[in-house]
Amino acid sequence: MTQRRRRLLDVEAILDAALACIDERGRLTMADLATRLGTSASSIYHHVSGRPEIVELLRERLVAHLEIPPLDRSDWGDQVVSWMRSYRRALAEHPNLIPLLSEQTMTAGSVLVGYDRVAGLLGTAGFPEEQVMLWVSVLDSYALGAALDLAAPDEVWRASGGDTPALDAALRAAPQGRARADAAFELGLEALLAGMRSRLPVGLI
Amino acid sequence: MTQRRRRLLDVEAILDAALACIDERGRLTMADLATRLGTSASSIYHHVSGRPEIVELLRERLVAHLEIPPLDRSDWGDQVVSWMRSYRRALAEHPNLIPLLSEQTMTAGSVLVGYDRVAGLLGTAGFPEEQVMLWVSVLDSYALGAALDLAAPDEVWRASGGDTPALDAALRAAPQGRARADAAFELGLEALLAGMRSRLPVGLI
DNA sequence: GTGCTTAACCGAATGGCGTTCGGTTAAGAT
DNA sequence: ATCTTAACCGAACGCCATTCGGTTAAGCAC
Repeated sequence: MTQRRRRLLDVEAILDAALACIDERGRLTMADLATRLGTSASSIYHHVSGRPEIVELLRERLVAHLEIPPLDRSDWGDQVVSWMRSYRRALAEHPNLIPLLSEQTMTAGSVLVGYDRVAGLLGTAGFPEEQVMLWVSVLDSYALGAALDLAAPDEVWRASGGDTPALDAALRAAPQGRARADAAFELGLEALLAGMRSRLPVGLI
Repeated sequence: MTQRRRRLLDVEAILDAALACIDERGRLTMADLATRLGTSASSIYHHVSGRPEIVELLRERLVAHLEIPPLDRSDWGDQVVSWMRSYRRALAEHPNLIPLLSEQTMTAGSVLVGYDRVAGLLGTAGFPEEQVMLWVSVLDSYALGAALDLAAPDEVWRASGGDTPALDAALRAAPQGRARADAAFELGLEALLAGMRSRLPVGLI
């Protein structure tokens, strides 16, 4: 049996296979991962410390592809919106990854860089210093909630049989599934930013 | 050994003990639950179908105590805000429960009643029929994201050592821990509602 | 080449978990 | 006094991540 010995595995290959696991089966088990890699589960531990680290590395890989606001002279709101959109777009490519990311607090420092840029944007836009972190939290909450909405099956909002007439009517009138999640995200994002702009101290752009 | 045979367990006692597990240890295991109840784990299955049902019943218990908008003549926005606040307040009493609720899609119909009331409010407030469900989704996303923010440990936003200066400054200027989460929730909720009001077709209250 | 070191790998075992199953006890009806 | 049956229990089962003791072969020194 014994194939090549050197370099059968490396971290990148493990992450690729892990993402394939998650996308196809909706979950990540070491046994499944090992099968895809053509190795045994225990071999994986020579390259990563364990399952949590794999998830954390996937988070880093995800944010690495994000459009980070360039801190140029364009409107701060537009930049925040494009950052939120790119964040959500990246999550939407792997919806099954979202629950794994949310059940584990982030430890990778590189993830914070995007938040730093947003904090900078809001500070120079004129928000009071003591509010900047609060707005960052608000944007983070909305992005995370919208991501979970994206990952949740659509039947969550199933009709309950005459018990909830207004909700049922609203469900029928709105787009279904992914289109609904997309439209809701855009609508809420616009509203949130309109609200933020209206709370900006007067005299600023 | 053999104590009383009849009625050592019932569903309410199981839920009380489960909540105690979650509040004290941050997680729910059948073995821990059984120990608290003075029984064996297998006995629990005579009263509930399994762990998922316990979590679902806890969700029902949580929403049962919620202030549901009374559909009176007061401002729709105020009613939505008070509903969002009561939702979050209920979650804040048991932050460790939040991850358990979010890792499992809701099946209890009673949970949808609150959403039905909100859908009714938004419809009569004048939002286009095809938008009502989208706004409900937006509010749900924000409430869920804010809840997860509440459950996350504060070190998530820890300083990364000079790598993120704007974020670090914002962190220092803002309140810490629970106070930050509370203030951010209120700020974002106000902004979201301001944005919603501004998108309401003109000519309406 | 021969022998040494060592990274990479594997199978088997460990421990924790939710859940199931076969049997036992005793409460309540007849 | 007997029967029925809900409630309970211990011992298993299956799935999971992780650990451990060994084995293989690549790379290097000579």
